[in-house]
Amino acid sequence: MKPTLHETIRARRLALGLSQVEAARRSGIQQRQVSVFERGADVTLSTLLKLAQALDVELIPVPREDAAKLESVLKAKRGLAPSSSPPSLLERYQVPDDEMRDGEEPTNG
Amino acid sequence: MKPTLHETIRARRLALGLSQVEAARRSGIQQRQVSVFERGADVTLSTLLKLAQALDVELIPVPREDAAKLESVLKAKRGLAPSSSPPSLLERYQVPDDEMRDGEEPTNG
DNA sequence: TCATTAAATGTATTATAAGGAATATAAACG
DNA sequence: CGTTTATATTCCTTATAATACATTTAATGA
Repeated sequence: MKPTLHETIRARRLALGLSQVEAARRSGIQQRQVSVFERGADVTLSTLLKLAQALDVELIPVPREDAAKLESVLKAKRGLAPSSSPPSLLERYQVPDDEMRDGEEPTNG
Repeated sequence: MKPTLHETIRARRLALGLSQVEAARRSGIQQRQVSVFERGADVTLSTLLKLAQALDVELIPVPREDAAKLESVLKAKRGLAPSSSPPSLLERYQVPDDEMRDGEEPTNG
């Protein structure tokens, strides 16, 4: 199914390796707004545009009859960036050149 | 220069031959909101999405590095429909299936 | 001129997004 | 365990978007 706007924005933020705090700082909105928007709350267009700009995302209005074609172009591009497994916090925000862990093991303790 | 979101939306509404009242009716928002948005006022995302949906417009979030490519695709499509001269009110909102425009017949109706 | 239609604006009220700052929750890791 | 980091949430206040009309402005054409 097609991802919602806020899902895409969140994915973009994570792809850039930014925390909500950092995204908020760059866009000039509150971290709270980043959080609630990403969870689906309503925000003003100005707030959304500030956030989008901070994430280098454009909001392109496309007539429905053209949307399919553009989506296919985008999908091809997305295919180049495989991000299937959700990375851990440190994987997101740090670049560990020591070792990479794939697979989650809830071995707390 | 790149048109703003509200300019594009307005152009789309006119291209569909819809009045603000009709666009408002279809989207469930007020005519006033259509007007103020098209003039650049801030609106909530939900309001924008309702209006966009009524106009069969999708809002596609695109990473800036991909935007140029998509814009060129869109530009090619737009080139097919050159509507440079602003039509009159009747041209917009009526469909002259009859050729009564040429004949100056003072017909009562 | 007058009537009609579309669009812009006025006003009062209500709803809610945003600001500001703090705290709570949760995950990851030593 | 405790610490750290990111995210979600709480409280209160303020700003403003949305509603529900009504009215004005402007263009168009009979």
